[in-house]
Amino acid sequence: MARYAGGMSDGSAAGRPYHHGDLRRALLAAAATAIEESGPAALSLRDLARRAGVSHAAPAHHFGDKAGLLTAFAAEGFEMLADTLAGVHDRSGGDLLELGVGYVMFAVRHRAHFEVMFRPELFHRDDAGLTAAQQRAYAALRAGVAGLPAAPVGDEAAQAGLAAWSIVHGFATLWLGGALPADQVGDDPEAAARSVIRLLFAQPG
Amino acid sequence: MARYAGGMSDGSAAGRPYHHGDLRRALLAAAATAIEESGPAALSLRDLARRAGVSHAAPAHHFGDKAGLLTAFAAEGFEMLADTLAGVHDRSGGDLLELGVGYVMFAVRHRAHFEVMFRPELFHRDDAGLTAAQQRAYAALRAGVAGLPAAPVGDEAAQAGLAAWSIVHGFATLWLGGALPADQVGDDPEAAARSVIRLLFAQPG
DNA sequence: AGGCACATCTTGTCGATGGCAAGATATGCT
DNA sequence: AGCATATCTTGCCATCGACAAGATGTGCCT
Repeated sequence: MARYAGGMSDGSAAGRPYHHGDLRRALLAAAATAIEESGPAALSLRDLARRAGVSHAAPAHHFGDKAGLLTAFAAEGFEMLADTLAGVHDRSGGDLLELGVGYVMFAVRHRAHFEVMFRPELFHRDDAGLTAAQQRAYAALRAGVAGLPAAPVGDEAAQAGLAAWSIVHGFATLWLGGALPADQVGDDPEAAARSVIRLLFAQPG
Repeated sequence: MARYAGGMSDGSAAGRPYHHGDLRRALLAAAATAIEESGPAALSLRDLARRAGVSHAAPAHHFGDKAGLLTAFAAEGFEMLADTLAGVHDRSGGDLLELGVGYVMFAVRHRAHFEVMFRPELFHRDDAGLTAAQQRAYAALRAGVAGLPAAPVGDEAAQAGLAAWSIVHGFATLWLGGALPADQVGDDPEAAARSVIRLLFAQPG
């Protein structure tokens, strides 16, 4: 639905037809850029509207309010995370270490999404599309833990999963926040993440 | 300096003298409450001023701007974290597991501070008081890693420290965000944190 | 082809916010 | 006693989020 039907394709504000054509997608893309620049707290609907070349009230039609836009943005992030983790799972044969590295790299490459996804005060927690996307992502995480070589069972498995999630989430968060001292981690997040995560899995049983 | 000198002590706005007496402290305390209620993004200087019973422009005198207030708030948080970790270190004889649990419990008990401390886009990263407090807290963390039973050296020690920091920071962040499924972790953050962190230290050498 | 229901977008407005400027009031030092 | 200064207030402006009302395009139905 809502395909772009205008004849002018240069994208300038002046030549744009009355209907944008894909405003919803354009606003989400603009949100990613804006959040990468200044963080989610500084996000402004009017700024997104300006970036998309529409009036200040246009976003409200698609998302209701600011929290609604961030709800869609977070849902998009969880979908992307689920896809990323599923891809890693397939390519690596279910290696949990690679899944963890994939989690960290998702956070680094899609910083804006990651920073919104785990800040529930910014969006509508009970949105149906959001919770569905969250379930997909969490299922992908659990699938990784289920494939552990040591194959822990019951509570052990649950706690191993929590530990794995915690270490990759913590590393990603600290990296994004610039909290990690540069002289200890260098500038390659993938290598740094891999050597840190490996420590969790270097255990006896 | 700036001691409270008024004769009326009921604290009501009407009976309050022209000078508040300890407005800086009162605003930081109000910030903690407000952030606990709605998160740092929704923080409003005018709301803090109302909570403290002063005019809307009073906060600017003490903190310059909103980021200045959050800078002081983050610095206060790092001081508190340093004190907390130092206390745990003394009481537990340098047990790294207990230090990790202390880190998580600090985040849970001082949620507002913790949520600001690792969001550098909210404050002035290069403030002298802030960086000094950060150094104190990071030193307390390193002191814990230095006391590891396995006593790793060089890069090993640095990576063990990063892994420990990552797992406790990640667990704390996920807990605060409500991301952890309730049926897996229960409602006691200390017990849940301890059993998760233990997995990192249950390694051969 | 004509026309109508609807989705999409615009303009205008309101209350709230952050930041600045100028003035009022208390404090402390000499 | 008096003055410099710290502290706080009032007033103002640009911006923001949200809402209401109107304009414009799309697609379906006859």
